[in-house]
Amino acid sequence: MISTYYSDNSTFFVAVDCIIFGFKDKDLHILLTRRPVEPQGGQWSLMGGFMEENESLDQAAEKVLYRYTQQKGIYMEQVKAYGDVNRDTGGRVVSVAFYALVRLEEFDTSLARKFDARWVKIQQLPKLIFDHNRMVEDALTLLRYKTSMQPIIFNFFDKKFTLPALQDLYEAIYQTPIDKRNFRKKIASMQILDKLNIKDKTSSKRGAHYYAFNEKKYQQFIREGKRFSL
Amino acid sequence: MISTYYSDNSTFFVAVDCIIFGFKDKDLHILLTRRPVEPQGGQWSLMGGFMEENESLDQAAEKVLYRYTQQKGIYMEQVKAYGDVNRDTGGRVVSVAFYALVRLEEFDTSLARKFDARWVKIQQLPKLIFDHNRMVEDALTLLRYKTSMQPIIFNFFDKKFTLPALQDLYEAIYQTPIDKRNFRKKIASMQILDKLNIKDKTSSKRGAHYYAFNEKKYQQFIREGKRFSL
DNA sequence: ACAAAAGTGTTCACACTACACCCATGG
DNA sequence: CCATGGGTGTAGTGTGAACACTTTTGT
Repeated sequence: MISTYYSDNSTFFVAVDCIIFGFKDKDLHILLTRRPVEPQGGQWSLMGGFMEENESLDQAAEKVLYRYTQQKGIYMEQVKAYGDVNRDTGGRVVSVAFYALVRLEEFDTSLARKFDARWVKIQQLPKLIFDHNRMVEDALTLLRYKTSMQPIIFNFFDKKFTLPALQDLYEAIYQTPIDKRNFRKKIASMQILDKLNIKDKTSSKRGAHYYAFNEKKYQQFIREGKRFSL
Repeated sequence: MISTYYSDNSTFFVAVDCIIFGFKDKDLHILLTRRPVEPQGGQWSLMGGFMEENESLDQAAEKVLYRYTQQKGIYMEQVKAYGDVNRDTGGRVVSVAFYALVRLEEFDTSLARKFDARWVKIQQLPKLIFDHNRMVEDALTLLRYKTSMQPIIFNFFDKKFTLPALQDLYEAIYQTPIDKRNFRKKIASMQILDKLNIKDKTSSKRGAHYYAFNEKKYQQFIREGKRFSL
């Protein structure tokens, strides 16, 4: 039996906005689109959508992510909720931001045309609608924290990656150069990667070894009371 | 002019739930209440309330905090939004959790009676309604992170505090003993506190010096590129 | 043979940890 | 005078930062 306590209260639109991060050309990128509807149609915007009756916030975010990337099993995390009264000039909307890490190697560029979307370097972000710039800032802060404490960075790659690429990615995320030897020493000390017997020859003549994250080794690492840190 | 794009979508109740932290008797406490309405009336619950048309999420949280503590200027921070379809058995409600740090020394105990509220030690949390236990866990994780990185812990006190009390508070938050000399060395090295000329004699015959957080010294500390860390 | 990126160790400074005794005071 | 909590320093260890040369190979 439902009390009237609930129905006396106001209701609101609830949206999700996704900060979709991808890594290419040695730079961190975000997927943006030209907003297709009024108000502020044509302005740069994050990928978003409204939550529906039968879905959770997480499911709404997954729906949006799948629509714009066609990738399943994307790493995703909530940033926070934004609820200023006038944040959305088109109506009273509470929006919950999520950031996601996608594998850009397998991104279908025809999707970009379909949704008028574009991968933009984080150093070159345009003015976005509403409070989306703030959302990106908050997502970046959280991404930096998380990638330094947990092995989520491998979600940017499709299973295998080279150490130079991994270092480039960290440098792109933190926007600061990292010493190559110290970086590799730290990685090696954790013993959570497998060195593969194949090389990536696309970026050098010598070729860089591919590595892969080993979940079992990582679990063992955690069991020993150690903590991921980069 | 409002597009139909918005009004085609569903709307939801939006609530805020507050994890109100306080420090007394060398332990971290949370303010809980017996839920006054169905469903699950009489069960332990966080302090919450619904967001209204004319207020932001933050304002809704401030409203709830003021209602139950009568304190202004409480330190408050959003934890995250909770939006599972069946998280609230009484209806479809998206709830945004906030944690707050209140000064328990000046807490009016008559408020507790008025709202059937009680300060409960975090080690002795009962089963709470809905997903409130999860909210508390998330809030604690965030509180631990924040107090280690930013000087927000002083919000537990009314301006002045003793070092033994500050250490007890850290030990309560992290649930682990801390070495007295190392703790004091770290505090002293930052030079962001003022040592006052008065002592707290309530917990020892010798008395412990009161200290106060000095915002200007802290700003200077930050300007020098240093970072708070405990 | 050379250009271009991959790969590899050591030293130093500083921060964190562990640890034990004297001090001040009220009763 | 003694019990109780407040207050103080040092030595050792581990972690992060700085730093330069050799290797591989396609052209």
